[in-house]
Amino acid sequence: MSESEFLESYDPSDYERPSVTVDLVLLTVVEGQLAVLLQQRREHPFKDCWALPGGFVGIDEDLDEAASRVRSAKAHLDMGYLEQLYTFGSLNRDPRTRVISVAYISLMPMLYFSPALKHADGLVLAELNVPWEGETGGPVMACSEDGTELPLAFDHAEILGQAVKRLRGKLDYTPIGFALLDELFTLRELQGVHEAVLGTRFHKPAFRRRILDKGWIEGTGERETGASFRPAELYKLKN
Amino acid sequence: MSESEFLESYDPSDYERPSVTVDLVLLTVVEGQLAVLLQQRREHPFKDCWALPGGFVGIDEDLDEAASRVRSAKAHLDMGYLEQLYTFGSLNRDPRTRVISVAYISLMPMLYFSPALKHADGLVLAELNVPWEGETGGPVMACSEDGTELPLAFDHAEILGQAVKRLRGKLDYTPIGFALLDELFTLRELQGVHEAVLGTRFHKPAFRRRILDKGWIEGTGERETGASFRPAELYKLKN
DNA sequence: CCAAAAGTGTTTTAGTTACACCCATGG
DNA sequence: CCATGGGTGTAACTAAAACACTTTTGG
Repeated sequence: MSESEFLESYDPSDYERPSVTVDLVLLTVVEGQLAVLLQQRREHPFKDCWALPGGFVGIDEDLDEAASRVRSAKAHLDMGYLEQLYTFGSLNRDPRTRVISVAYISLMPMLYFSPALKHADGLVLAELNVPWEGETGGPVMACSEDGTELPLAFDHAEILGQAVKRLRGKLDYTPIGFALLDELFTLRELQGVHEAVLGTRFHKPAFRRRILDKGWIEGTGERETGASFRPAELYKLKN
Repeated sequence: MSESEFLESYDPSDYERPSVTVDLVLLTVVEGQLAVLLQQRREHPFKDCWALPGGFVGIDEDLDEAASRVRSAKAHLDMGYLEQLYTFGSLNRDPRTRVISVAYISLMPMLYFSPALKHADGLVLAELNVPWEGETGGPVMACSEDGTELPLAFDHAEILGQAVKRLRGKLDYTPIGFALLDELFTLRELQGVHEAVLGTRFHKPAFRRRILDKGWIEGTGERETGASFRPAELYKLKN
């Protein structure tokens, strides 16, 4: 019996199959720093550690749907950018059983997080510390408001690291960064997002022109309010 | 019962689970063109169509192992670069049952393909036609030697498109292209690989210097043989 | 010597960075 | 009118592209 005949006659119910889950890396920028939504575990394994929100993939929903559903159910968030990151399938990533997890990145402005944090069943928006180390970044560290490190469950530190790496890589050749801003934003806010994601500082005039030359954004003529200095123009993404 | 308690008490055997497979995009460059290894299907669905080599992920092997095993078993290839591409999980991508497929890219020089094509149980090295259209590429088309289009099974045209897109995107900021060459190569051969992958033509002196400035390769002092003109120096990847 | 492709030096261009400066607002 | 950050013009630098050219081999 050839391999292809085997595949045809294969009855999936005969074989033990791995479970498939989605894990979400929900990122935003708060006070000039990258932050990620984490949930504290109440049970073993990794009791009291912090985990990315996740859930099983239903037999009747595709992967993107599952990610979106889990985002609503676990994090009470219905909006924002969503993109598949990578699939993690090491044998012992979950000590209970074989679990293959499709990780997703979700980006949104801080504004959207308010309802999620009100429900707050063990949810926390943790500051992310990722040393620069040439764009790939070193080991990630998630910290609570008081600066203490939050221990991460499973292989979620690795997932987080890959997420930051992906975000950094795409930031200046795709418009992905705008998903972290409100619809209207100033150039200073945009620069702040880039600096938070990349962990670097930019020269203001250079950044300004580099961004404008890409042709992604346009000025609205409106100005920000409430500043005690010259108000900046509000920009928006074209189209 | 909270969502997290549910997750804890979840017995995976209670629920219907999707099958998980790996699909391989085995790419090489032959006569200045990208080519992919395809296998003709003998059974329904998509009988007589051409498919990427693939297979189920065992409960006791991680994803990379599964990809490597399938590459050996289906394509008789034990060497070459291997990288996870993307996970495809649409509901009806396989009409028989719910299948989530983790796609992998594998790159190797044409040389390695000889044993695979000797076994030749329905295996074919198909030329790939991907219009340029600004680096993302348009719809892919796989062609046999005589130029006729090969119909692709399942969502494999989409997978192939994503593979080419990934390869194009990484080609000039990572050393991924060298996986398509023998250990020793001339700058002309390297240029040929870049032109085949990107579907463009380069100016020879510009390409030469751009590559050398990256510092990835070094000359060996050796020269190619058998040319009826000035033999080019053989280079190799550093480290 | 000729054809063919390897390989080099010089100029042009474009894109990014750095520096200096002016502008608009609240207090 | 002063402090603060928004915004603009110009020059310097660097990396890529284009062009013209010399070199080395087989026949």
